[in-house]
Amino acid sequence: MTTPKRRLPVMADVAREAGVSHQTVSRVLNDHPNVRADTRARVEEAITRLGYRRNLVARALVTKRSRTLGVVSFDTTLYGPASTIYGIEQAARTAGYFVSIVSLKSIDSDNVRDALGYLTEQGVDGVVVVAPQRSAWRALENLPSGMPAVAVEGMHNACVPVVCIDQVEGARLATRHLLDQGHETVWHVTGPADWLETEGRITGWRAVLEEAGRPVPEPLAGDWSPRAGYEAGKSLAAMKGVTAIFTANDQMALGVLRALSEKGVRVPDDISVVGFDDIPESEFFSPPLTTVRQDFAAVGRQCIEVLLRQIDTGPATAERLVVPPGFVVRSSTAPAR
Amino acid sequence: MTTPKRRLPVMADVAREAGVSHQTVSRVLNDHPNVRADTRARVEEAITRLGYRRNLVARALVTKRSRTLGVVSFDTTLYGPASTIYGIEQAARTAGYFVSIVSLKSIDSDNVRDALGYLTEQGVDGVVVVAPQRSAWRALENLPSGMPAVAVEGMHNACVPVVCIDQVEGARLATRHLLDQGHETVWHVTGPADWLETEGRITGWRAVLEEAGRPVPEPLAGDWSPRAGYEAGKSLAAMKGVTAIFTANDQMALGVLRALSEKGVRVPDDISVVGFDDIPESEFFSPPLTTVRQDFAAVGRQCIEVLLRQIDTGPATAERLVVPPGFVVRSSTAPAR
DNA sequence: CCGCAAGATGTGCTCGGTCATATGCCCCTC
DNA sequence: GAGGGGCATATGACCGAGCACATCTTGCGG
Repeated sequence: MTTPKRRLPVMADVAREAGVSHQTVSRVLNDHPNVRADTRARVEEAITRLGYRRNLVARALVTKRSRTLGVVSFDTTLYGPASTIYGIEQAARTAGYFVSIVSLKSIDSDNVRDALGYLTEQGVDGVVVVAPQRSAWRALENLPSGMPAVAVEGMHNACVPVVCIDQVEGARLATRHLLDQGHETVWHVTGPADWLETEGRITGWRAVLEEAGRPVPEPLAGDWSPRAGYEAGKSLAAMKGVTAIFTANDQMALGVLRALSEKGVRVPDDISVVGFDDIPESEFFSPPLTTVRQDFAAVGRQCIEVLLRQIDTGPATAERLVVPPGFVVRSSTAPAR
Repeated sequence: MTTPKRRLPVMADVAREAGVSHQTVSRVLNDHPNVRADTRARVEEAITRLGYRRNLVARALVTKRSRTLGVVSFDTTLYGPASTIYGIEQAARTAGYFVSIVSLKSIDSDNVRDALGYLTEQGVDGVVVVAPQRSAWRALENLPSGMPAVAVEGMHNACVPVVCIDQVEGARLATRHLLDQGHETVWHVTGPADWLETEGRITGWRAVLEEAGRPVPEPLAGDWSPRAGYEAGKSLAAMKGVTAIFTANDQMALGVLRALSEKGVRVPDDISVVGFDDIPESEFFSPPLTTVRQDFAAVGRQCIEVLLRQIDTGPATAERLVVPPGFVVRSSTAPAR
């Protein structure tokens, strides 16, 4: 008959087994130098014999450090957030931290506030907020004081440090590339209103057109989905004089390509298209998509770096770390005829 | 001057503020019935006045329930895992649980074992393993005993309950659809070796062909990436007599479409193509992709359901919950000429 | 008007670690 | 050979909640 109540072994059990005090066990576990080699060996042997695992919950209670970071994100099935979170998780784990995720279906200030509240109760050592919406942003203003935090893609007048990819520059690269190809002007399919990326990309696009003294067409409103791109593409195909389109992300660019193809418009011969993100699929669109590359993994890593610095050395200045975008030329753009 | 050491308020502070004992505060927090209404009100007021938040770490220590679930997953940037995890997270949070994620770069038994170890130390109440590889599977055999667990897409002789989408049936649907269109046989581009999905899809595909007495072509090895699909597509385009291709996922199907298009092969006129997953982009491929739909969100929900049942009512029988696949006919398939 | 049960509230211990401090020991130096 | 310093180890308090149980109220029936 096996022991009926198979309670997990605790430090005291190990101590008894090794014939030492629980404090010595603790020292072994935490690599304290002042433990005699043979004692250490005896303790370690007892640990493996009993299959002991330290209880991080108890440890967290007294150290007030859970070694867990919270992540609040919007729709983690989108490529951008998913990649960023992957980067965050990898970097966090390398640094010895766990990651606890809350992904919101819909973003509003209350949701974000609630999520941050849950995470606080749970005792996370810091939070990264991947919710690049204007509305989400307001919730950051009354973070539990003293809680280290970092935001992805935040606003300038930040109360917390921000890590972001230079959206404006990315949009400039895309637009300038199209103008350089000899296009008179560039149409733009935007992301959803309220998103900071949407605003940044519009800003960069508009700036380049204005600097070049070109007409600025009315942008078409999208929502990141291929369907929105498809609808926008149908409209654009029906319009006169459209020769270049800058789409705010790759998925919508796919929709645009589809719509143009259905209307018999050839890309890039009749119309050039540029996307934003460089998702793994873009290289294999028809035609392969010229696009702005975002290094999401780098963003994730930077977030953790900034966050850990805050945790270790106190509140940081509200810095702003900008990751430069890249540009990938493929076959969806060509000189204007 | 503000208080220099602004320690967070604890239950004792609230108790003092409200003129009751800490136990009464605890009762209010846990919605115990036996608290007089005015006492409750006084406590609640004290709570808001002090901005008190309960410390879940301390609570977890004594209740031995962290209300956190662990998730071990492989590459969370892939659409399938990402969607599944999203479903898991939503369902978990609805049930009042947090989700702690470990996403592995590479899968092997040791990695999974380590991840499960970390999660155990952290005191999760249960784990869901989204690592549908044969090698990962072995690590589940020596789970810390008594740890509730559930696996996504596991093997039959399971030691833990499994939630999965019927891969074999999905592949059958795809293959039968193509045979019904009058194609003599169907070529197959597989997922990476070692993945259970890969095996299931091969099994279903082969079974239908054999049942119909058709020749079974040598499958082409892929790895889920569009590039692999592209390479396979180039090979297939160069082969004689290929009229129907079943690709093990949509991303590879995209690569196949690209390769065929480059070689001047028309889809679906010359060759029909079917994918697997129904990612949001598939509808807008050129042509829109006929594919097998997987309801990842449902898988996530089921996982949590099974897991919570285990947590609440003890170890479950090693059940196996199968979510049926769907089939979406679009424009990438047509009758054989 | 008392007794008793149910309701309301308080007391003290516990969970499993870490921290501060005490204690015993050995060795070295003057 | 006494004193002191450093090392190895032990002891007890403590983190912030919940739980079991004790105690005090209250209401109601006889």
